[in-house]
Amino acid sequence: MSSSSSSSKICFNPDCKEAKSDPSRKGWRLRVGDFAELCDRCGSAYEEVRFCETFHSDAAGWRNCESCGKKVHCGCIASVHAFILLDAGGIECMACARKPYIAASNQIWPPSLFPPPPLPDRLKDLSVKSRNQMTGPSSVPGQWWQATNLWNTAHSQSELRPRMPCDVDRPNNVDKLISSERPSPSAQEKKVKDSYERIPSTGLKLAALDSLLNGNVSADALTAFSTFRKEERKVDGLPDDIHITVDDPADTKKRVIAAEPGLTSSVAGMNFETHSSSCVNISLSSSKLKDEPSTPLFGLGVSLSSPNETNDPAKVSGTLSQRQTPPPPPAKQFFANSQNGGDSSGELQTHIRNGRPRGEGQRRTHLLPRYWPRITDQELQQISGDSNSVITPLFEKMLSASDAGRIGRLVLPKKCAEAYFPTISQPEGLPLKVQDARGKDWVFQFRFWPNNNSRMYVLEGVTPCIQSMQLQAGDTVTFSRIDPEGKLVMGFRKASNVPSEQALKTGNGFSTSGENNKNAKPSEAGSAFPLRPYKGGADSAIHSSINQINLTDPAYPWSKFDKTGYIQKEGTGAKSSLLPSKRKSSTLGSKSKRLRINNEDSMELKMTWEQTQELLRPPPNYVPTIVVIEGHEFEEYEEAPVLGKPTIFTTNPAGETNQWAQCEDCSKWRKLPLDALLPARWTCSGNLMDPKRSSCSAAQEITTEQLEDLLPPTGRSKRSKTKEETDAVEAAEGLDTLANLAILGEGEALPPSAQPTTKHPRHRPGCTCIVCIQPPSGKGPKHKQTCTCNVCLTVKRRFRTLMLRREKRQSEKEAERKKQQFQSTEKPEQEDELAGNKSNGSPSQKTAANGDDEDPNRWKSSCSPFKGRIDLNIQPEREEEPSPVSDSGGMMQLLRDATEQCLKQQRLGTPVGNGEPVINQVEPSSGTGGERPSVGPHNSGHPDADKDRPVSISMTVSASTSATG
DNA sequence: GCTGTGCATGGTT
DNA sequence: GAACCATGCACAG
Repeated sequence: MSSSSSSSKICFNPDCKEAKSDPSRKGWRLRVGDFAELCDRCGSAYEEVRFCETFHSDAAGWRNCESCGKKVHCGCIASVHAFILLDAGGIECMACARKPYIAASNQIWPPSLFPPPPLPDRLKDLSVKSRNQMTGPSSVPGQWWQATNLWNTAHSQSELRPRMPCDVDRPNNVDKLISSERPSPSAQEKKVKDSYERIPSTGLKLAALDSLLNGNVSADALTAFSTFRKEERKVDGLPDDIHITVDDPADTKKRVIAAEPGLTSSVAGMNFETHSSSCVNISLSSSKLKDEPSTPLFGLGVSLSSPNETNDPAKVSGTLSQRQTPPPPPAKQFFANSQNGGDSSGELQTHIRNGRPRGEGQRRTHLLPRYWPRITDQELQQISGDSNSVITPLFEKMLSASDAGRIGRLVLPKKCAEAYFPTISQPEGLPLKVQDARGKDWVFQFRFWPNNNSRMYVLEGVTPCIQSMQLQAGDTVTFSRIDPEGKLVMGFRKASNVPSEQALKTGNGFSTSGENNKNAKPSEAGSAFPLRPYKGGADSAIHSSINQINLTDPAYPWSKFDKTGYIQKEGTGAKSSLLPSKRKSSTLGSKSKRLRINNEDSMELKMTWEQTQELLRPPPNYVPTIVVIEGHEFEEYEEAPVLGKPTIFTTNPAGETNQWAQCEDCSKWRKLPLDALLPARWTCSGNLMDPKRSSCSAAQEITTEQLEDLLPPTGRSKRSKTKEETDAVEAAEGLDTLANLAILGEGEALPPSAQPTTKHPRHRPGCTCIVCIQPPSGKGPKHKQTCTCNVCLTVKRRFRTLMLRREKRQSEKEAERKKQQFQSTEKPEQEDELAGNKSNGSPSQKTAANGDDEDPNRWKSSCSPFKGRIDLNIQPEREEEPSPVSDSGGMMQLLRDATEQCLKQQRLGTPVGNGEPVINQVEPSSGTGGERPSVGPHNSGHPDADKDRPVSISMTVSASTSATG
């Protein structure tokens, strides 16, 4: 055996310039088969297992022996014999390894996580056996166990060469692997499966595996393993530094498998193609010969799956060397290999590796590709920090809205849960300690509930963690296991941080995107590298959503936005009960509170987008950032906007525009600067602009009649007659409703409870919210502002028609009102009495009044800005019937809200002005003063920009106002 | 009225 | 067509 180092007189250790001894001292085995020839000093250091300590103590890859704590270098070829990798992760120095085996070392899940599951006897036996074999006195360089050692070590040898995998799995995994038990494979999985079945040496493969299953290290198995390892390296262009010698492949008893570098494997008659061998990726682990599909060559280290195929918590931790050089993550590796390999074998390998990179990989094969961990080096580094911890990526999941929502339940992919999380037999599950990327421990409840004939696994209580990581829907959480602690680690990847292709290339030298696309369906690829469905982070997400959310839709009441900016679509309780559900319609029946309430028109928050925007106030002291989304400008605030006090804008004959706000206490109207943005509650004391009128005792600047006259026509409202009519008209408010109308047909009144869409049960046809407009799986066009489809055209046309009609009606009413005002000389008391008589004398009106307001007469008598005979004659209830001359929701809303305001004032005993009628201001629905999502069109909060549109103080709270007013 | 829980539904894969 | 899973929703507290 010629030694490559023998030709030199110098010690083979590059850090040593000494002349090698004579005879030279043999060190580690070289890849060419020789041994490194060292000088006395280096040779001595090597023999004393202090070579690494002596020559590269500063190098990376040092680990502590799990047994004695001794530092052991795991990162160079000189140290490959100095330690063994433990099943449960971590390493053990040879001194400890030679000690009697302690089965407990196989424990994967530390007590801190779960009770240590019992190791199957068979596995224990095998483990002990294999360990004993390994640690036998005959351990010398060249022992078969060192194959594992070396390979495992190779994982840590990133500075020397690409990490070598060591795929270990349980024998019964082999059963599953070979059997047809494999579940319906994905596209990739199918390839793998097909490839398995193409294995030419199936017989040998099976024999080898069978031998392994029987606990014997058969020649076949080892040969297959040997060959595979060799072939694998070749394919992957790796140094041929692992060789396994099988003296006689036919002799199952006499082979010597040597992981010694330089011992060339010679396997006669065994022509394993790499792809074929992939599935026979048998490695000799410290616990047992395991079969396992190949680990990515650049990938993860040893791991042992549980004897329980599906969800045995005894799954043994794999190891992944901490990467000194940016190694590709499994997924990258997967794709990288596919790219590099260029052939089916390479692709197969990568599939396998990605699918079953480790012990977990066997089960991972069953995972959808979208759950395959695509953890990047940075993420690994983020998780592992500076420690020597070994990270084993398990799976990842893109957070859904539900996951990221306030419910705090993270739905776990079933197979992932069963594969990587402990077995739970009770729905209550187990508390699961998970460490986040910052090292903070969280305890989640890992549980399930029955779902059909299956289970649905969830992690409960994740909200704090998710919020702490500032994750939202579209972001991805990754689950990894950190060894040797065996901790579960939850990393994350912000959707906005999806690494670019270039970045990925930079990170591992390979591009993932291409293969990602190649191997994953579009949706899967999208899942793997999701684009946040909302542009520009949380705030802009809200912006975008708001822009498209139809705020007439109660599915997005204000309360759906929590302080963190999440869209809380998971409406529960009363709010969520506001709408019928088509989904549940078949089962709800009379039980459906949601349906019943809706049908009774009891409460529904209906606001148009513009109306809502009127109420939005930028958060104080924040300068917005203007973003343009689909042609719309939005103000982005880092803080959520607040719901401000509605105001009205008037234009006097001179063309001067003023803003008016009503004091919460005295209900007097005060003139404000045009750009004044008021908080939800505003009183005269806040009238800083006009100190004379900064007190409720100060008189109103102008009479309410005058103010009324200054109002634009659309700024006036009327009362609805009945709730049904009200809703019918109010339903016509807004583009959303118009869209509904357009869909339903011209002239067809939208029922108060339009049929929800099947796509989004709480939304209705025409709903333009981000959910409803999003076609499934990214298919289909979206309706843009410039869309000219029939629906959009109809919507626009009807909107124009409605507005014209409204203005016309308003003009007519305006004339009538002025006429009536001119004739009005009666006192409020008389009006009240008359109004009561009138009302009493008109059953229909009485009914209407009672139905819509608890006491409309009071409104008429004391609150109406149109006093005297106005109330008696104009019969606003009638006018609000959806007739050609009636007004629609906005007007009605003004009156309704005015009613509420008046009643409020009456309850408080507050005189209404100085006997002057007032225009009552809308009171935002109760509890609306809190934070609001930071959303708003560019013109929101800028009155000037809205002068030409209706005074949107008509926040429509149809039935709630009626019910409570 | 709100929140949490458990389950059901139905769209997607 | 089956399984998965996102999310709706009833109900209890």
